Amino acid sequence: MSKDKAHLRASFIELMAKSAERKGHTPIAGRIIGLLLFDGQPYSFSQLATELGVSRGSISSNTRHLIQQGNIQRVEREGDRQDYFEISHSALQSMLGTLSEEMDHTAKEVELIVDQLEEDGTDTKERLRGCAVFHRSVAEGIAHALTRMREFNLLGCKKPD
Amino acid sequence: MSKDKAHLRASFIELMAKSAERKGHTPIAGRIIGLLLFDGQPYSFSQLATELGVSRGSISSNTRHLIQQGNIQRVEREGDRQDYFEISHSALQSMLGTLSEEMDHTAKEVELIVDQLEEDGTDTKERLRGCAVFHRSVAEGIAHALTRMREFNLLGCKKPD
DNA sequence: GCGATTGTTCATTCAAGACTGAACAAAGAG
DNA sequence: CTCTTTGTTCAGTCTTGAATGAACAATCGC
Repeated sequence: MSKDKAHLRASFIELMAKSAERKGHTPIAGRIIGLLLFDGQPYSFSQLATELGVSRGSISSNTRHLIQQGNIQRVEREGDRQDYFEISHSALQSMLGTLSEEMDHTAKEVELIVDQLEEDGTDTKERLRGCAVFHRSVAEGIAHALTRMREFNLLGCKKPD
Repeated sequence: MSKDKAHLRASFIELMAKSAERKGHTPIAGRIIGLLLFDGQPYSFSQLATELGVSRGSISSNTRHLIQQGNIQRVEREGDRQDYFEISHSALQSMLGTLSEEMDHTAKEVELIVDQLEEDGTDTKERLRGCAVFHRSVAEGIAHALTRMREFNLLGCKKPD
């Protein structure tokens, strides 16, 4: 790898780290995504630890989390009992999915409160209902865009997962 | 205010605090939004501090931040030199706007890296380009939905700001 | 069996940043 | 002018949770 490319790779990985942090994830999770996305090849558990210079404990918890929300996936290699990880085909979409779920969750909580509020002449209930509707709309909007994206990928893309 | 409503109000304020935290804002910023949104009336600088039980320093920095991104706005009261704040009509939309800007920012940074990458036989550049396009699409999608919302509000709503 | 390797768990450490509160400037009120 | 009120600033404190690393169970090779 050229020195230039190595530098760009480091930049990209750090960018993903910061982006992840802003979305409420850990920097290490972002770096794992960045590394796998940039290189486009599977990395073993230990390789991730050494390559990123972090503890195996961190790799363990972060990969578990990333797998759980579909950002990366485990791949097996014959004659090797190590775990290998690769970027999921729908890694970026999965991040959006998490966002949608969060909005949906907030919507549900607000709706719960709205249901318990009794009409008392004030327009509190109306305002909060607007708040709930807003969150639900955004959640559904993202979910909708997401399915559209997936359909597009299935039709136009080469990898069928 | 009924005891029940007071309890629901506290729940809602705490919900907004947590929601704000997940979005990378401070809990206090969320509580200010929650309080103003629930009660639907302006609060003075000092009232905010005492009502939420936080320091005036926190109110100062948080209100500045919230005004800057259009979540709340200053209102004046004749014969009172205190600052009053009320929830902005487009508070919720503003939050989405921030999200869109963040995605746009990330898109720009990825594009910058992509531009510096030279073709070298690998498909790194292609993958990163996909990453950039994704972020840009989401940013534009949100921005688009936002303008649609604003138009709808202008047409169908009572408050013209 | 034994040692090496792999991944998980959890108590501890550490750092980022939220929050405080004292000091401050500005602007009435008296 | 002096005292009060109002909002800002910033150095210091405190809290949260990310990261570590030692201990552990499981599995492999020998």
